[in-house]
Amino acid sequence: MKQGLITDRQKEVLRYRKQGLTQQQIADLIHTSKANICTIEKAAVENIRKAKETLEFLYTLDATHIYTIRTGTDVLDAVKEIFTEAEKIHIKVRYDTISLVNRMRESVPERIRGRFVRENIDVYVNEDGELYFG
Amino acid sequence: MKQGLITDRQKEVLRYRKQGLTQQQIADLIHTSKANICTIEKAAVENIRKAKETLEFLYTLDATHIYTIRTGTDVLDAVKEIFTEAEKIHIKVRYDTISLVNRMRESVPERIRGRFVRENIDVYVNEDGELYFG
DNA sequence: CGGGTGTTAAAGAAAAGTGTTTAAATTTTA
DNA sequence: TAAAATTTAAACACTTTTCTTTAACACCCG
Repeated sequence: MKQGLITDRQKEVLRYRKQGLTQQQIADLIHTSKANICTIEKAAVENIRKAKETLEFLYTLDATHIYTIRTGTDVLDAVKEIFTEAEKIHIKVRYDTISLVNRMRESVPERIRGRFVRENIDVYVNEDGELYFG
Repeated sequence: MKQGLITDRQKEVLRYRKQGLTQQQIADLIHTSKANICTIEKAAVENIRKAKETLEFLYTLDATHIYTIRTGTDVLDAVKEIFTEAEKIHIKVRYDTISLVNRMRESVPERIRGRFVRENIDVYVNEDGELYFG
């Protein structure tokens, strides 16, 4: 209840990995299988991803939801739409088309595949024209 | 699996709260009890705390564990010990006594009560003399 | 090819988290 | 002080996560 997301087991593995040990070496050290080390490490990385996403969400609380990019939309079309919707509420987005696409890809990589959106993306903008995707 | 820590329910409550609604108003809106809203809101805040703590942990991966402050230790004694241990590995801590105490209180408030430590605190220092508590 | 490294899948048991209700206690505010 | 708002506690059903094993699969390198 008091601890963060990462379990002690996960921390253990991450530390050993940082030291450069292989999964097999760690498995021997803590007496389990390398497959298990792999699983634990993956869970740890996933937890870190979740933590980041959670804090990202906080920004959307101060921002306005201006648009939902629907599954199947072409990324470039989505970007055009974002500019349009931001204009409607008199906010100038602080990205040009190219860097906006990059920002999107960085923020929600798993929801974009090639030129197309694989899963709905909610778009938020704050007063400064900064964008968040949730 | 794909989502962050905050559940949809929790987001809903946080958004309404941000808008200034009371717990009772939200309870009526989403047809449940105000006590439930309280619980959900608290869980959300707790999840945000966890997310922050998780990312803090990442810093300790690049840092060296120099000391464990044991339950019951006087905060000022702990600080002295931290300076001593950092010196041993030739690192100059980037805080004076007072700001170090403040840094500790901010970082792990729940583990310090008055002048004393309530729960073991692991102390990490990186090359720059920055400190992390885990 | 064979060995080392990492991933994946399936399945199970234990632990932790979530949303909920009811009821009581505490804090804030008008 | 009284009413309103918020918090806490306990209990329950349900879902999710975690760690684990075993077994198989995909690479890369010499």
